[in-house]
Amino acid sequence: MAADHTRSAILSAAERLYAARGFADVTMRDIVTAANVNLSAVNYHFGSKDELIAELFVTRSLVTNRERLQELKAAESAGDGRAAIDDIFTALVGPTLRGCLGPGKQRSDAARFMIRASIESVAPIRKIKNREVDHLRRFAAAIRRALPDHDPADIFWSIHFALAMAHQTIRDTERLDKLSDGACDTDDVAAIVTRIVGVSVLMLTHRARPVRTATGR
Amino acid sequence: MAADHTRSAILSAAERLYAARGFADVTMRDIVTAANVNLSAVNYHFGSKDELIAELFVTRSLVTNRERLQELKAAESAGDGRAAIDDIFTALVGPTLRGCLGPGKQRSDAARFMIRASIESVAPIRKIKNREVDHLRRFAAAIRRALPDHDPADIFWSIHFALAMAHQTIRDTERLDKLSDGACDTDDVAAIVTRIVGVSVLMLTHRARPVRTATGR
DNA sequence: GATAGTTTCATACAAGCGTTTTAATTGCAA
DNA sequence: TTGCAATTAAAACGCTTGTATGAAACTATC
Repeated sequence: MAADHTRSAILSAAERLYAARGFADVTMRDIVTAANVNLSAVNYHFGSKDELIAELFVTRSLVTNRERLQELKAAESAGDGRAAIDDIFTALVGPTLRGCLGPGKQRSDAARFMIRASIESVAPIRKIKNREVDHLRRFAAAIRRALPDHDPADIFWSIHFALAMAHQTIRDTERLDKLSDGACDTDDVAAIVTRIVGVSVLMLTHRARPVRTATGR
Repeated sequence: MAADHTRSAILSAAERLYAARGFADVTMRDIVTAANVNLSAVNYHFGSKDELIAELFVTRSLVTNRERLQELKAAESAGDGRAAIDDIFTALVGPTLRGCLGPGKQRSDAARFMIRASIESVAPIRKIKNREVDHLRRFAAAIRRALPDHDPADIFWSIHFALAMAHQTIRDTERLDKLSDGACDTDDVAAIVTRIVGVSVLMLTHRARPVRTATGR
């Protein structure tokens, strides 16, 4: 009864380790050591390593998607059924970014775990991941309502790129820190969200004309 | 002498497998089977698995960086020392995108391998990867020459995001294909390059004002 | 407080990994 | 051909992996 302490200890230890080091590097012995439980506990409570990963992924998917949809719905009701594009993109990339980045750089293992899962496509996850497309469709629909005359392809591309920028920023701020020598503040999450949202909106509201700026002096 | 056939067979087989399935999933036995050589050949010719990966990565890094710098220099000399921003970004993301995508979806294992390496940061690669920052600095400098009055941080962010969009597009076109139901042509590499370059230029040439478009009906 | 049902534990297992070892084979110079 | 080094081959090594086993320690119900 009260003894599912082991279960949750495994879950949180596994999530933390997977988020930090990826699926490939983390063994079951690493997990049970970190969770201070016996080796057999994983198999007893979850069946197998893959089922543990799957359970983590499913749980976190639901949480993340719920957060995003909540923000989206709030934006839509605030806009009387038609959300502002900024708010739509903020609802899309905000939750994950806020969950992963920040001064502590480690606020939520959950969000970091989801990024890992989206990268190291391991077998038990691949099957589940198709649902994400359905989830993203709702954001595409919301944007289409906000910009009815737009080419749908542009809208899909903007979602694709917004997620790309968010994920890359979560995954590797180190390169940007080094490259910019600190000029880019990768701790200011709100500014990062604003920046990514700004770019995403920009690429939708400006037609992609073949610009040719500042050719030679 | 002429017997380095084995060596190159291993190299190309390893590159192809790593590019397709990642470092974690590919074993040495997979490699030697694909290369039709004996298991010991890898250790004999390269010393260890890590050294094989490192050699692949170093070789391909040099090639990729050379391609990008060639395009950059060509753009700079065409612009009389100051390249057009479009051309700078094209030099940055073009070679990798062209190498990875295309109708065959498998044109170059080399480029795909580099994407893998940039994601699954494995031990032997991590040490070498710091050089990439120096390489990217040259593009930052080129952009600063093209836009002397710009905030350097914006320039670094634009490079960061341009690479993010390119890598994500290479890594996972499947989700976009499904989401857009084919409306986004992920085979038209030239259009993708143009699109990414366009967005990158856009975010530099438009100040990131706090846009609030289409709020409400 | 004995008993049935869970949960933990130590241990063992088979399979797969990268690497090593040792012998056989090859290619070429003398 | 003979001799010698370079290469390939076959087998086994030690180690780690995920999983399975059966006994021990709990927990709750009667």
